[in-house]
Amino acid sequence: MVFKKRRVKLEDIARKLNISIATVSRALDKNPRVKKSTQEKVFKTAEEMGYMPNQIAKSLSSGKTNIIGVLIPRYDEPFFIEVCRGIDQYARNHNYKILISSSRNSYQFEKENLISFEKGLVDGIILSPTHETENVAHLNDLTSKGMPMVLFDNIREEVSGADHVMIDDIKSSFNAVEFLIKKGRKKIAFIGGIKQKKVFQDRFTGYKSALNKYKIPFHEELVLHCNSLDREFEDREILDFFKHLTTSPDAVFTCTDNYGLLAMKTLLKTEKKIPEEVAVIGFGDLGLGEVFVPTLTCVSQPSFEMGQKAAELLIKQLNEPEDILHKKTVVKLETKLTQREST
Amino acid sequence: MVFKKRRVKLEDIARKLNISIATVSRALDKNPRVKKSTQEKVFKTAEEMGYMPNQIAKSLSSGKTNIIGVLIPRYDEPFFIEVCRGIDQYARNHNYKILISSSRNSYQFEKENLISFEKGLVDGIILSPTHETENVAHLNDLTSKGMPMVLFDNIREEVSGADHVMIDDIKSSFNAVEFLIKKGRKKIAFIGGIKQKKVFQDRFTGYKSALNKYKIPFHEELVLHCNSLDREFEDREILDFFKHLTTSPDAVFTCTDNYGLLAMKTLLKTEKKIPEEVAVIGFGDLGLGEVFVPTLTCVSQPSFEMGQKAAELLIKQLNEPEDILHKKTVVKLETKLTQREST
DNA sequence: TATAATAATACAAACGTTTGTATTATTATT
DNA sequence: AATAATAATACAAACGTTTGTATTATTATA
Repeated sequence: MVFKKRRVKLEDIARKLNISIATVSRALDKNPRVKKSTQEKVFKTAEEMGYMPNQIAKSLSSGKTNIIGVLIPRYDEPFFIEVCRGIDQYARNHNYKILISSSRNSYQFEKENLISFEKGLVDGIILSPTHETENVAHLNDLTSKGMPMVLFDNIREEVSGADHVMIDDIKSSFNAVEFLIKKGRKKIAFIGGIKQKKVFQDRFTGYKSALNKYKIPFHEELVLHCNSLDREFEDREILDFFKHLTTSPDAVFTCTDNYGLLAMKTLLKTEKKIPEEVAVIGFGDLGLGEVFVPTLTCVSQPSFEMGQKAAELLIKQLNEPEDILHKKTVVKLETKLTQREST
Repeated sequence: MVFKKRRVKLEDIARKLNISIATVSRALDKNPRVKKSTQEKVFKTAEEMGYMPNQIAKSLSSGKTNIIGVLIPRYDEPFFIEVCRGIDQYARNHNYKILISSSRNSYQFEKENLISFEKGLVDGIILSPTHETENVAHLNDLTSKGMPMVLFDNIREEVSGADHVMIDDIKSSFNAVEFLIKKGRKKIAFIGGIKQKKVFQDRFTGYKSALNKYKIPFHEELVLHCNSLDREFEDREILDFFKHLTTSPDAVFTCTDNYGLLAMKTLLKTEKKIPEEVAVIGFGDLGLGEVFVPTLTCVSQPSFEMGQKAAELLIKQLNEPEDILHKKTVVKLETKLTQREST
């Protein structure tokens, strides 16, 4: 066959059966306004002719696309992928698809992506703002135009029209550090991420407040805020950090799994025994921790559930009547400490 | 503001300026049929009124959505994510967005996803069929209906209307095994994946033909085809495999990075020295290899480029005239062996 | 058997664009 | 100043659905 087939449409079925398009449409919807025998004829003919509804036309007519836009800062971060899986699962079960875009850690790209979402392709948006995002006017604008939105991970409290899904970062990191302290560790290093991200700020706060509670002096020297966005440079930052330490820590608390692994790797190179001499705890628990020897104790973050919850909140918004103002919901999910060989 | 704003449309601009919708539409397109001064008025008013074009209406009218559907077997496989990144990058630069779905390794879900793509939401499809996919009629059906399609990874040669992007798995694994042989290794174990996937079959073929070329006897005992789809069970399979070996291998060639790591982990537990006693090579090279101690030598697969190439081929198809039959293109990308500490 | 009630279907507008053709306004040509 | 050429714009159909209202066909009621 050389020519591409013209798609079969309702009109074709209608013409073939000598009935109106409206009746065909309603028949396929099993609308009781059309009688059983007609419905059956329509279904049979639609099948025979290979009818496939046109989603675009449906969307235009109904004003709904049943697509959720998801905007993450990067693809190559298992955490975000895991959240997307959670979103996808919940969305799929509720007849929504997801359209994932990456802002590539850029405020500019974030805005561009949101504009493209705004063009009516998506019914609502789930996003994790980039660390570059200082001004959140573009988000507030969008919600005030009536675009349902849910923020997760790097949430911004100033965004008033969107729901928030997060974990209690302060508490989680407090617990992890407290755990180390209770194991008798006193010189606990902290390796965090980009300072502009609220999650990393909070994890740092939790670290400090645990030290504080147990009257353990805080040493600026034991703290590293990784600023690299690129995997390659993280390596080097962490290597340098340990190389320049004047006192050797007896524990390291890191804000991601990957930092935890890199820390262990560096420590092992300097012949440190893990966990005897140095205990290490990572954050996230997305599979990496179990691969390494020794396995890495982690704060287990419910990433998948985070996605599910975000999708749930968004779909709830989508079902709210259009004429009422949305009331912001904030959901905090629980983390737990998964103990492995590194502690 | 309590009520959601009604979206501004071309008609609103037209009414405000007392001109026709068509002129507004053309003005915004910078169509020379409308004079400069009118164009400027229209742009200004559109800006003032906060006009945002409706993508759905555009799509219905133009018959194009500028969306590429991507169907992968699973999200939690860095290889697929990396391919998606490649697709996304190329697509974005050519004014396409991507809609990613997962078939969750199920033939049934694969079909369902394709049906949903067929409903007109996407202009073309890039997919990696699941290992469960025996009958490819659904793929041939779709291409013969005129849906542009590109297959990657687990390609199926029977699909005649789609382009293929792949690596030379036979050659790549042959080279890796030959490398081990040239290093003097004689008892080389093979750890492959699901037997139904062509990539794994080919990598096994390459392994055997390297042994054959160098007259090294093939031992069934040294071969494992991992059948687990779940990360947790892979662990166990590989553990069992090594436990039950009667002769100890002096090298292991594995078909994924993860198998390579698991193999190393298991070997280290039995006090084997890597690479002195056992050399290990993985396949893929998606970051994991560099984290572990020792670092893992890998066949580096150009995943990102694979995605780019797939997107390039698809977009080329999309630009072909509708009335000619597409001629199948097959692209084979080069791999290279990245040497690290494990060999 | 005429009329009312209801079932079944048809008609037509709407969703927001694009685009071919028709029309009107402007400028150039004589 | 009348006409031709062209520039600028308006009109209307099309994309494939959905859905409110109008119409016709069927059955029930008297």
